Amino acid sequence: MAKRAVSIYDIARLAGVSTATVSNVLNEKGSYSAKTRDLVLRIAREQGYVANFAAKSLREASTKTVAILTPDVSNDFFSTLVLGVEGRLREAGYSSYICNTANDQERESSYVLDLLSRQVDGIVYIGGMTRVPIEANVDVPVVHIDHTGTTGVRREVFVGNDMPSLSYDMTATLFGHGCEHVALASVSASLYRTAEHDQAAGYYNYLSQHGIRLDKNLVLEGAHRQPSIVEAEGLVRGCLDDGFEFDGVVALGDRVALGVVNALKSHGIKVGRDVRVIGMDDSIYSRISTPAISTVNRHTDEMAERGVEALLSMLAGDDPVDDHIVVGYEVVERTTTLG
Amino acid sequence: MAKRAVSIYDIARLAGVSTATVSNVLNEKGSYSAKTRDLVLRIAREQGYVANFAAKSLREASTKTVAILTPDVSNDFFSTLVLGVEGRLREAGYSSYICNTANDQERESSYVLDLLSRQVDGIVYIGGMTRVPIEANVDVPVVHIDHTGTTGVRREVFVGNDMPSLSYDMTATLFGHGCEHVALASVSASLYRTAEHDQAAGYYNYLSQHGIRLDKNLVLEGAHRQPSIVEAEGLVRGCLDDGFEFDGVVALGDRVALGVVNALKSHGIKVGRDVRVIGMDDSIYSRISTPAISTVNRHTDEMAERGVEALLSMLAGDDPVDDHIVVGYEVVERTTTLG
DNA sequence: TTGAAAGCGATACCAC
DNA sequence: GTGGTATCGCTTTCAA
Repeated sequence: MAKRAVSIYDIARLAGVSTATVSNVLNEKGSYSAKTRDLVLRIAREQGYVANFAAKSLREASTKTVAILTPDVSNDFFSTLVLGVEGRLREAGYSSYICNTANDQERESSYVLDLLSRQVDGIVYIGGMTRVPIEANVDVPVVHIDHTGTTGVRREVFVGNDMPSLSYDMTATLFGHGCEHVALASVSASLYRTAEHDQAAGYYNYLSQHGIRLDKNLVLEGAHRQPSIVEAEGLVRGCLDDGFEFDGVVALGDRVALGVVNALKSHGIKVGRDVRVIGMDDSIYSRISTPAISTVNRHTDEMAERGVEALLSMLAGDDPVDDHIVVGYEVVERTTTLG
Repeated sequence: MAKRAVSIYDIARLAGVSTATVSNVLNEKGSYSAKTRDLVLRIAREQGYVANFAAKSLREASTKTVAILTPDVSNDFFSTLVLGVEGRLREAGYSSYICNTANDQERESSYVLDLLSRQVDGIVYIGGMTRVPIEANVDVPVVHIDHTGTTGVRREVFVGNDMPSLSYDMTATLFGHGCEHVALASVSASLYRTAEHDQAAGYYNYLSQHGIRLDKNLVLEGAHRQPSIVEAEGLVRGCLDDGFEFDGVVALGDRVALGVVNALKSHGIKVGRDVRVIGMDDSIYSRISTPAISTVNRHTDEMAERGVEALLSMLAGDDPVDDHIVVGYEVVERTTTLG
């Protein structure tokens, strides 16, 4: 901004009125004559006036802006959530900062500091996990959507599925189709493991409740060092090369499932018959795959809606009524389990 | 922000120094004793002080922030560019607002107004097109990366591939493999058509230069009303159902190519042998497909680098030296052309 | 080394 | 209906 922009003072001077009047007209507040209104608006337009947001939010101590932090905007599951949240907030008059943390803690905490400094009115975490507590002396409301880990602020709400139950149902689906040796594939499960949000828990629970021995060779866990699809493909390849046998795979994520399917296909295994696979997310990855991947629809729309609802209520000053919102889900069967 | 946050005044009072000194310490400017520094920093930390960005940028008339506008963050090709640009800007001390315009003009112009009001120091358009000129009385530098359309600001730079040449080479690749009836598939080509950035031009040019008659039935153009993959699949299905024959498809985009491949497969056509397909972007979509899709690597990294370079130079106050930066590309052949 | 005070642009109270 | 002015939090100049 080389040239100093046109300010409310310039408009006031040119219109021969006070800044108070200009402000009133521009914000449709207070009272003014139709004549002054037209004059002020005309001049503002002529001069290409743009309000100075910094001045406004300094004065009002509010930015009408919310930060959305997500580990990976390019993951369809997350970006669907992000856009759902962003759109709803926009309808409510809030702008959003979309922040891609890339699962990098340092990056994330520098982001948060920056955001607080920018006076965001609220924070929404979508997906992934966060170990970084918010230590600044502020009272921002925080909403977590499909996100593990707390920030320690006074008002925070968690929105998500009952993950242990969800993965239990995934596992049950495979055994229900007659599978006997079901593997678990994940690229990050161990990182996110907490009591409530343990994506792997349902798999273990199902096995133990049905007296099925856990075969550690069939627990394939990556460390999230490569794109999930690639990493998952490698895990399954390795498992096959080592000669371990299985007829079903519970994949914690659609991208993981896609990698699994690709690995199986390249080994000449008939997916959906020889080996059944189920993913999780009902994102684009499961839909575009051939064969189409069975998965779990996690009701992202409802997550976005409930999350925004909770945030707006906190932004209005209320304390959360329900700080653990559980959203439903449903298994969507496609070719990789139906054959 | 219910509670008023801790300000520099509070720190000054508690430390028994002036706000000027506190400011100096916090910004490592001016001079102060080691004792004062430690005292101020300690109190700031104890109080959970966070600088008020609004006040700072109001005073400094700069936000050190750039806006990145893109039609679809969830498209791997765009998000790769977005993250490339964002990362480089971050290294240079700039934050980014990532804005998803969803190819919606109204949304986009409201975004731009909001961004200007927020005093962004610069704007980067990535992908898609823009018909909306920037009319406000500001002097923001603008960079367009793989983006059609200008904003009319004083300083703007265009970065991208030579699209007519690129699509020419795509077409040539298919004919080089012996194809005789090559179709063109696109979900948005007509929207973006301009002299320099015409993705379809190379296809037409190749045909006319080689005396090949253009078959209008083989020009499949969608209108971007559904996700590209789905729309492209529908276009090809329709063409096949109508009985039109072809043995090659130039797909303007990897997502389009993926839809094409899926449609062909579901019609029992052997992709890579009966019909060859080439996409464009070298994004995740071409890599995860089976068969793997031939495509064009468009050097996104270089685009991001050159774009940021140009923007930084303009932000430093310079006028652009070269306002049309052309980046190279290369055809990447995979199974859908090699068989 | 430290501090007093002006000023960035917009808002809103209160007086006229 | 309109205007004067204090104020938001921070930086910066100039003086002490």
